[in-house]
Amino acid sequence: MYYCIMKNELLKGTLKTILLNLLEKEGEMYGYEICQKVKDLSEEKLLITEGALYPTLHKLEAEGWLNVKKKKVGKRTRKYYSLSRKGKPIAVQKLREFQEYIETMNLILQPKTAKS
Amino acid sequence: MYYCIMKNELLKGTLKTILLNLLEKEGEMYGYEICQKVKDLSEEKLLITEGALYPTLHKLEAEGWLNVKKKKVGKRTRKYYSLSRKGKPIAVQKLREFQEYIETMNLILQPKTAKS
DNA sequence: TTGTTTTACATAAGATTCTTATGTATTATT
DNA sequence: AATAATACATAAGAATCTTATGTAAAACAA
Repeated sequence: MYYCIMKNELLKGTLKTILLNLLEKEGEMYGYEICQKVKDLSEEKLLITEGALYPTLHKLEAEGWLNVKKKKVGKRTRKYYSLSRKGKPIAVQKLREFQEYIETMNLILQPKTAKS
Repeated sequence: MYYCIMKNELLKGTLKTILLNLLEKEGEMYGYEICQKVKDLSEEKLLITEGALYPTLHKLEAEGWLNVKKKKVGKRTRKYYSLSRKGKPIAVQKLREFQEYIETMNLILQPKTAKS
């Protein structure tokens, strides 16, 4: 079981963006694998909790943005998720919205005198 | 009354950061003025709702991060907020956390092959 | 001068999203 | 043999926002 180490009010709203874009890059992943991948990519800084992950995957599936394929591994069943045809443009859109939000935040937060 | 035009799951978690850092730059502001300023700075892209703003200002005040000063303007009373001594390092910290979160998101989201 | 818009505060109900806690069961490691 | 890691799931609670509503003064337009 995972806990978030970034005090993450900030994760709110970005989890779907992360999941959709990760699946876009990686192709096919199962839930537990996604947790690990995010942990690795983020250098242990972002730890997605299962309580956030699984319900969100189910929602994305219900929206028709993900395809699911069950695979038996021994006696255990993994659920592999991938972007659906319908989900692909959503992944792009979510990423764009995130980038726009950062730009907007910069407009508000950046000191008037600084150039960064 | 305001509505958010950015479909803002993304505002979640960043409002306090915005308020603290805006007050740090501007010195003293009242609620309604903050809404206008954010609207202007963001080029109409981020419209803070009063239902989000006022309770959040009250929370920041309750934490001891803001000072409040009431001013009569005609028969109306404005509440001017400013960063308290205790609030100043929090503003800096929130900004740093936000920047770190963006860096972490970039680690997760950026395509392996691209350089941007 | 009368009606509408803007200014300026406030709070409550509802939706959404996350954390924390708990549960089940298999597989790997010590 | 016991513990940790893998792999799924859901429910209670906390936090944060949207939407709706309320009050009232000041400014503006018809």
